[in-house]
Amino acid sequence: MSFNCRFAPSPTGPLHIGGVRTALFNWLLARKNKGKYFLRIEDTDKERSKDEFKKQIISSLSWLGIEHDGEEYIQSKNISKHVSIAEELIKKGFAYECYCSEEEIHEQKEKCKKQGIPYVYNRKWREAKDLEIPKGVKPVIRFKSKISGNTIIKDLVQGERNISNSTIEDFVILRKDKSPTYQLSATVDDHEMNITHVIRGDDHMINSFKQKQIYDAMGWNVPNFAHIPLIHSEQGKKLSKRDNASKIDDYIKIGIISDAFRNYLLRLGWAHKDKEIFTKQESIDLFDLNGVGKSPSKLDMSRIYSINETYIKTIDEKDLFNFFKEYVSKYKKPIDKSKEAVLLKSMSFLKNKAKTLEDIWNNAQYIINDKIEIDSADKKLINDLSKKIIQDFIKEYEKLETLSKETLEPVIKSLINKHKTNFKAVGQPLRIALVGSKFGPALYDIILSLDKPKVVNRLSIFK
RNA sequence: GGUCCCAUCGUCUAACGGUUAGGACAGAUGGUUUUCAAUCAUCUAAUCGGGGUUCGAUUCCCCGUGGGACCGCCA
Repeated sequence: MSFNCRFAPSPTGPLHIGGVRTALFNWLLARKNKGKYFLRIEDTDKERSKDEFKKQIISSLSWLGIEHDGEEYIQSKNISKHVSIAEELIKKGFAYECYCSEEEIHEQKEKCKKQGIPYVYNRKWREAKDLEIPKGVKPVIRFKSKISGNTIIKDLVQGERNISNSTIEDFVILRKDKSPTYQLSATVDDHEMNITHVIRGDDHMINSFKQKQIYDAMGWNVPNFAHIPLIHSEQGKKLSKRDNASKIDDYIKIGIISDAFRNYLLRLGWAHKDKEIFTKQESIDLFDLNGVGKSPSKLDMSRIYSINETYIKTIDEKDLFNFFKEYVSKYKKPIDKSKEAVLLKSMSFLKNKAKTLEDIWNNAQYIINDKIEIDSADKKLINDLSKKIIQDFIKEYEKLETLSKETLEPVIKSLINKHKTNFKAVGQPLRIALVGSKFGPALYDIILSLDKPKVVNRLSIFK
C-alpha cells in the first residue's frame, strides 16, 4: 500500500499552530511508511490569498524541518481541470445549474433564522425543468447531493462516522464567475495527486462527507481520512489566527528551538507510553494514528518553555550556539566575529539560566556589549567596603599569570579573610560591577569569560 | 436552533475489563548552592453524574450534564 499525504494550507494568513501540527502528522505518517508528503497551496480565494503568506508558510515549515517532496503544488494552476470536472459532473447528472441570486439565498436564510429553523438550500433548481431561467442571473453549479440514505466514513482517528445524507445540502462547486470552490478543487487535486491519506483538522469532518460524494460520482478511489482533534486556545475554543501566540513566528521570535517545538506539537494530542522527548527519527519511527486522541487539547505555554529548556540543556553546545547565532542575527543583532569564540565557550553556563534563546541573549549581554549599564538599585549595594574589596581584587587579579577557577579561588578566599566577611560581600559587588546586575552567572564564569583589560576597566570605576 | 463529536490530576496524557489509576508540565515543601537560576528529594492533585452489562468497570451500553466543531458563491 502506498502512502501519499499532503498538507494543504490556504495562504490567507500566517501559518498557525494547528496547521503546523496537521502538517507534522501528515509528514510523519508519510515518512514512517516510506511514502510521499506534498505541500499544496490552496490559493483559489483570490481576494484573500497573498504571496507573503505563501512564503511565510513555506519558511515556517522548513524551519521545523518538515520538508515536502517535490515542488509545492499551486492549486490555482489547476483551475481549468477543476472546471472540466464540474462540467463532467453536470453531464453525468451529478450537478446542476442554480439560478438563485445571492439575495434570494440571503432572504431564505433570514427567514429561517426568524422562524428558528435550520437553513438548508431548498434544492429549488435541482429538478428545474419547469422553472423559467431568470435573465441577468449567472448560475452557480451545485452538486446533486444524495437525499436519502447514510454515508459512512471509516475515519482512522475518529472511528466509524455516520451521517444522514439528507443533512448535506447541494453545495456549490462552481461559483457564478465559474471559479471552483474548495470542495471541488480539493477533491480533484487530491485525486490527481493520488493522495491516499488525508489528515486534517476535525473541523473538516463534514467536508469529507461532501467530498466522498464527489469521489463516488466520478468513480474515483476514496482516500483514507483521519480527522485530528483541534487545538484549543487557553479559553477552550478553536484556535484562530487572531489568538495570541497562535502563529509560528511568535514562537520563533521568542527563541524556541525548532526541534523542541516539533516535540511539543507531537505530544499535543498524541502519546507513546510515557515518553516525552522524541528525536526527529524517533518520532518518525514511533508515530502512528492509533496514538492520536479524540478530544481537543489546549495550548500550554509553560510546557513549550519546559521542553525548549530541556533541549537547550541537552543538545550539543556547538549546535546550540549555531541556533543562537542564527536567532540573534534575525531578531536581535548579529554577533560580532570577535565575540564568537568566547560566546561559544560560554554556552556551557549561559544556557543554565535559559528557557529560550532570548534568555541566552539576555544572559550574554555583558559579553556582547563592551559597555554595560549598571542597574541603579544594584549600584546602591556597592558601599565603601565593597569598593575597598574591588580595589584589592584588582591588585591581586592583575598579578595572576594564568587565569582559571583554581587561581581565582584563593584570591577571593583571601579577600574574605582579610575583610573578615563572607562570600556574598565579596562576590556580589564584583558581579554587579562586571555584569551590571546582582543577578548573573557564577562569579568565576563571569571573570573568565571577560578579557583582562575589560575586567580591570569595569572594576576600576568603583573607587 | 439543527447535525456531528468529545469527556482521566489545573494542563498534556498513560492504563486497549483486573494497577495502591502511572508519567510529564505547572504548583507546594525541603536539601544543595556564591546571587538569580539550575539541580536533587518529597508532597498536593483526576476517572463529570446516574443507571445498567459483568465475578470485576477509567475501559462496554443507555440517559443526563458539561464542552467543542460544522451549518459560506472561505478554505
